[in-house]
Amino acid sequence: MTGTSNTPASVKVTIDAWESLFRAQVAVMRKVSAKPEFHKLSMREYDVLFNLRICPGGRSRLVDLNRYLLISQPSLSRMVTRLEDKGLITREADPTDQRAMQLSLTPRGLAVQQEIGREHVKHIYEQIGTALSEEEFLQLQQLTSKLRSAIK
Amino acid sequence: MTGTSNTPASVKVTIDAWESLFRAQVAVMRKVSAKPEFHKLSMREYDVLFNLRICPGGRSRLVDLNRYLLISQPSLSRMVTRLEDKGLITREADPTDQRAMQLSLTPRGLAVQQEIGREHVKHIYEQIGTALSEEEFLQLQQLTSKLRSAIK
DNA sequence: TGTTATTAGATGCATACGCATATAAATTGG
DNA sequence: CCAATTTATATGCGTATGCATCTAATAACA
Repeated sequence: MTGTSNTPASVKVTIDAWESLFRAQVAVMRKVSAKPEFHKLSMREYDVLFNLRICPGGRSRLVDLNRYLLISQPSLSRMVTRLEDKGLITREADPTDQRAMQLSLTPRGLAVQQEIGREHVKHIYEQIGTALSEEEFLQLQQLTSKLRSAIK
Repeated sequence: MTGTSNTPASVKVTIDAWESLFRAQVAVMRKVSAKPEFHKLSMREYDVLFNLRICPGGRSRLVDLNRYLLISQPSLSRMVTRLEDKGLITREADPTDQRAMQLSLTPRGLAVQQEIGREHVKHIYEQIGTALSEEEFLQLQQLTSKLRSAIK
């Protein structure tokens, strides 16, 4: 529970927090996107594998996966084709909906995701691990979770 | 001062916070990038105008501006050309460094930035204004500022 | 100072991207 | 239960992107 009663915040405080969050995200990503793990796969491609792995059952329809990504649906469709060609993802017909495709990681896709993930975690930790105390990271996690869950 | 003594945080707590922040950012951006203000200019282009406006003196060299963006240097170079063609930015020789170009907003560039900015702020506020209390937004701002300033 | 290394920006090229739209299947509602 | 609408994915097409590299200017240093 983050539990505080919510009178809506002022525009200024809201926007200042958002801009600060956004800029922090950019600063971290700039550093981390240059790391060697993203030479095998782009960050956007890694993000697809990551989101697919954490899906319930490790499977997802294209459109559902797309909700977690900033990329457009047609771009995702083509990216999935490329990842399929690389043997990292499979596209199977959904028995319950003839229009839909069930995506899932191949064993190699999972392995690649985990390998890149390990490196990525290491580099994120190198970048920010000492920036905040444990309690502060916990607070940050709670605030951003709450923020995210409030989005319609 | 956010003032807490910093024993380095555990990997888990750090990464959980980072992932949560990242996902919150994606969720907000997904909503907000669909808004009509980004039909005139893409979000990346707007971000260039925004960052140029808040530069000290409203001017910046290409490479310095680039540090605040996720886009690559060649892409920024070409984007600047396009924004120049649209009359929103000027590229002037830097008297102190013959290699460099000083970028700045034209009056129209400033006007466009401010117009899009106003809409953008409104939509961000609509999305997240009631998600957290005023104190929580303040905390979030402080934590993310501290996070950002810690990045080498 | 002359040579080398570094830095700023631009450009060629292959490719990934977004938008508009097509196709085909599912849902709605008369 | 059929026509109209909506939903899921794919594709055509023009453009923006990133990587590698180029040129030109500055910095480093021997």
